[in-house]
Amino acid sequence: MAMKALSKTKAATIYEVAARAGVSIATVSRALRDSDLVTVETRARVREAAEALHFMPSRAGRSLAEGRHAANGIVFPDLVGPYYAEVVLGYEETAAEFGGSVLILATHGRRDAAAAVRDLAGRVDGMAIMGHTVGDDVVERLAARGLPLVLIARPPVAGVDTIRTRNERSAVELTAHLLAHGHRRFAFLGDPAVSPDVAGRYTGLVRGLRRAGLDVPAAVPCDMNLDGGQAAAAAVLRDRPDAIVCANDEVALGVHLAAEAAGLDIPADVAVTGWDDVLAARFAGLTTVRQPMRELGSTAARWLHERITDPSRPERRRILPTRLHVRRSCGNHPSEIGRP
Amino acid sequence: MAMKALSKTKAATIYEVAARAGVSIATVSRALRDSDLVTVETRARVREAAEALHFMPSRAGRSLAEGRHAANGIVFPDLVGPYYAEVVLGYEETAAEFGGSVLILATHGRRDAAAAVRDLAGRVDGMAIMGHTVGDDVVERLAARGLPLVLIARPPVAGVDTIRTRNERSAVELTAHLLAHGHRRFAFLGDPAVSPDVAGRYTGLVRGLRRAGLDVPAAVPCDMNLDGGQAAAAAVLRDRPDAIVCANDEVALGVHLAAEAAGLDIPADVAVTGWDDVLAARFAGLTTVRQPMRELGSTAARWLHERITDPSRPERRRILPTRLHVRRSCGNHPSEIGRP
DNA sequence: GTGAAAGCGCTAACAC
DNA sequence: GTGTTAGCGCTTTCAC
Repeated sequence: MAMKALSKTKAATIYEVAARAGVSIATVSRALRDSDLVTVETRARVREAAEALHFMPSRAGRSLAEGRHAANGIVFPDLVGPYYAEVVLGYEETAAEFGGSVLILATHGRRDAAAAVRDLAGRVDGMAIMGHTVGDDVVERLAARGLPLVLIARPPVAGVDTIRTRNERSAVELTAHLLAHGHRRFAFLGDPAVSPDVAGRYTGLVRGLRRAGLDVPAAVPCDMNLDGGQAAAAAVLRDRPDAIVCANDEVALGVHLAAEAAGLDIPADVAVTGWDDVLAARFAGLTTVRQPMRELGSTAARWLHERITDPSRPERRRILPTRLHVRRSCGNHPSEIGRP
Repeated sequence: MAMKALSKTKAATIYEVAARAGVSIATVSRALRDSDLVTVETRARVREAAEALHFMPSRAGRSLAEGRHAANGIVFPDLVGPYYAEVVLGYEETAAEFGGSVLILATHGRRDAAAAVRDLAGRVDGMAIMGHTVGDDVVERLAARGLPLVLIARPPVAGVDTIRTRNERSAVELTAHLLAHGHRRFAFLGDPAVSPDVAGRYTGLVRGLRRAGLDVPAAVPCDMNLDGGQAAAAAVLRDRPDAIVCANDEVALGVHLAAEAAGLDIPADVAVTGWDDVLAARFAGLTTVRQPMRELGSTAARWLHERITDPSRPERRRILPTRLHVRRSCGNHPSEIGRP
């Protein structure tokens, strides 16, 4: 049981503070927000009363009166793996600088995601929407309602700011690198339907291969995690491709495990590449593509703030550059151990 | 600029919906929440009007009227590394099941964290507070105000629910394992002052060493990331300890890198252990302690919900078990490659 | 079954 | 400088 029997001082209102300080609620409101329309003494008296009553202004009351929430939201599919976490982190950090609270909403592929997003929309001054979470129809509705929006890692919608990282072109580059290693028979692990990012990566691979006059493999859909990669690899490895391009690092690491289990050497028997450059990629010697995830989030937060401040500003689109990190897994190089 | 010139339908209110549907606002309110006090026809008419107007109820209005926010918060130091992300994920997932939105607040070691937490407190029906974010005084104030609270990974405060993972005892176990390998001279990397978890781990090491009648090393403070570990390792390795116990995996992996750079073999020249079992630990062959992070978050969310529902329920405390994952880095074993 | 009206806690004119 | 008062958008008695 409650050991010290907390004195549950049921949330005091501005009226009680006013009464205790012997002033009006208007004065309390002013004093607590350091308006210089209030005497220093009164301010002190009010502050004291508020303190004594553990007063905490109700955000709902304020929001209603001010017509704003001082909060914004971010919608993402999930928080598994470092990718989304990093983006959210960058977002929170920057949003906090602008004095806004952050509401998060993970859709987890639920199909009632639209409803959840709508609900979220009612509590924020604006929000960022990532990747494959809700359809364009939802985005358009929100935009039509006048809610400031920023899209992250998904195809643009007319009139809405969008920020992405370079997928297709980076995948073409990656493909070129693999071709230079002499690889000719490719496989792709990941479901283009599951996220715009994956789709872009697959498209890039296809372009790179076509350009070289090579066969284009069908994408092998799989869960975007270690198990997904491992499971899908079993079948794919049977075809003995030269190189397996994976939609992200977790999948690639799953392939890594599967190959190991099958007694295959990477990269001698099969090359493997990932995407994201998670910490494990470095230790697994995985060749991968690094994208500025933190910056993605923080830019989104900044843009959103700017749009909330000035709703009439012109629409913006930006694609952030990525960087290929070549390690051991793509083919033989001089020793790369410990390379960042 | 806006291509399709979005018709910025400034957020409609319940009054406009009522007018359009030819009913009172009370009826709209009822209809939209599927009250059976409203005819099916009226309900349809209202729904139609709401649809047409892109009506989205204002959460502030609702919250004020209902006296609740239908949201709760979680406060954590940071989101870097998988640990906090996993906890937050588990939290969000479970909180969403109970129909609550989730507000996140990363304190980033800011010293105005208390103010931010206080502000957060005004927007939620309850919140979870993790580790080293704000002092007990803040927690006590919130509790006194009657705000439902759950503490995660930090020492209990009277009258407040607390959930943690086993640190000290697991560290004793880990130490025993290292002793069994024959290691005698230890080092500890991590700052006990920086988080209750780290403190517990260090205490466990100390206990294990004392019990064996061995020298107890001072903790070497370092940032809880790869760079921190790498930087601190430089000096520590010079003393040639048999084993370096690290406060988390990132630090351990940093040591890994430093050892490699110094031409030292792990575990032949020095054993290294981490904590958390991040994905990279597996690929680096790092011996570590796994804790149920997701469960930590989801339990917190559930407890919080239960406390909000029934504020008078007795205080609860729980310590979740951990599991030692023995891999290569702690000393010679039969091959452990690919072992989960 | 539906409407009128009284708040919920706060901010911001507008008085004094 | 401080008080009065009218909302902000919604839910919820209480009448009808």
